[in-house]
Amino acid sequence: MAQSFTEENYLKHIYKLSKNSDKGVSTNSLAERLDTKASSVTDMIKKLAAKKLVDYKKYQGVTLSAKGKKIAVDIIRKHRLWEVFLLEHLGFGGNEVHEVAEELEHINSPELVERLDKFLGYPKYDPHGGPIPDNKGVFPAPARVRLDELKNGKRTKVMGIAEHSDAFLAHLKKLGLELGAEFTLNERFDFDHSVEIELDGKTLQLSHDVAKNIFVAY
Amino acid sequence: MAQSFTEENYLKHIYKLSKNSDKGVSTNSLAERLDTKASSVTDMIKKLAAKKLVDYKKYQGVTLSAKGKKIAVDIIRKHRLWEVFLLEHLGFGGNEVHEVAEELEHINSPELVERLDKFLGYPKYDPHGGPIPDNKGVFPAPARVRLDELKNGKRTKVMGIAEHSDAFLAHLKKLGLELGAEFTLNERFDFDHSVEIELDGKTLQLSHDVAKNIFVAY
DNA sequence: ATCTATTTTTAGACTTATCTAAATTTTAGT
DNA sequence: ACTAAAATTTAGATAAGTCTAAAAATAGAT
Repeated sequence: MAQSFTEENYLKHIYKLSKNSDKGVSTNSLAERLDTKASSVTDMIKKLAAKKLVDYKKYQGVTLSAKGKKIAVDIIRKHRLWEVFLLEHLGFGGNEVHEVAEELEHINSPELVERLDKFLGYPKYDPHGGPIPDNKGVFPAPARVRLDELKNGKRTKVMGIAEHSDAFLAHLKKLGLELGAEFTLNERFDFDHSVEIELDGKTLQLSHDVAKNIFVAY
Repeated sequence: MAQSFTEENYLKHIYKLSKNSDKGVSTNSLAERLDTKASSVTDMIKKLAAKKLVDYKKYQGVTLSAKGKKIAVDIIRKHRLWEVFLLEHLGFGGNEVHEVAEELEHINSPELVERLDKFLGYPKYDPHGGPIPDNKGVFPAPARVRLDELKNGKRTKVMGIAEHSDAFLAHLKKLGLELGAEFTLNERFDFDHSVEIELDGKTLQLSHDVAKNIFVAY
């Protein structure tokens, strides 16, 4: 049973939003993400429920079924593989790739995806540090952790980020904390969960909002 | 003004069908190509006419406007560039690429197309011998000609084909007349426009139906 | 426990692209 | 030129995805 472009986008965003909490995903949060109206979301959710791609009880939010999750993860796989291609092989710059990958992720050809994966050398992470699930939907075991969860005194390296807003990217760039940057975690402060790091001889204080959005090697 | 997937397909097929004759493209021929009904074609043509992408007079067939032709040629450009990528870089076999390229050709990103073109080394012909228009919509000057139009006695090489049916491809394969095959044109026969060629020491007679669908170097 | 504000759903309508069936126009044969 | 056949268009209907406005359910504050 083939999914439409639109259905795939709903499934993808339900998947992503369900990572934030363990409750069902709310109609309004989906509407905001998908830039549409709550009433449209309700309609579509009913359709997805009829196809057994989501579990849904009125007013209780929506969760993915096993089938729905499989499709969502496959979309993410395709998105990230295309991002690797665009950035590493076509020479796209960091922020231009996202919307192109949003289109490419809906190309429906398992053969194409397998060949692309092979061509790229079976990458485990995309250039933003996002993990790429394999063709069974299994994510790579993360050799990485949130910076606010690392042990004091560790030497480490930026592996990825959890937040991709322009503002955050610009902030990291300014700090010199780009992908691959190496530094030492001096100390984590319990009272506000901020951290102090040492990078290229400079000592920096990072708020919890920054630290929790940076993935580092451990 | 962005075109839908469907509109782009109509424009592409109007373009291709209009190569066959210099009359307007008939509703029925489009319906057959697009695997839809004549009434649906009429409806869509009206929509395209309202957008000034085609010229249309009731019962008189349809032709592309300059704007419509530009879009159609760009779709062909994208299709053929993707085919080069799929065949030369991802290792797809000859006949598997077409339907994937049918999807990829509708990805809408001029930046992507330019970078892909560069990545591929600005190819002038796709692996089937189809000419690839540049980003202004200009096709490469053909260093090739239909086999039934070549001078007698010329040594030449298969550069492409005009007909892509499975039957024709199988026939060519059987004859040993695949892409790149070299041979000599012994003689063209006026009475039925058939030709005699010499290929790998064997002498072959080709009907006009075969000869006119083979492009060769000249 | 109740009232109010927020969230969610329903009802009815619109657009795009399609279909079937019927009506119209063109084409071809005589 | 006339008429039958073929091609094309029109009319009315359907499905997908969306919208607005109104109704219903839930959650939060006191």
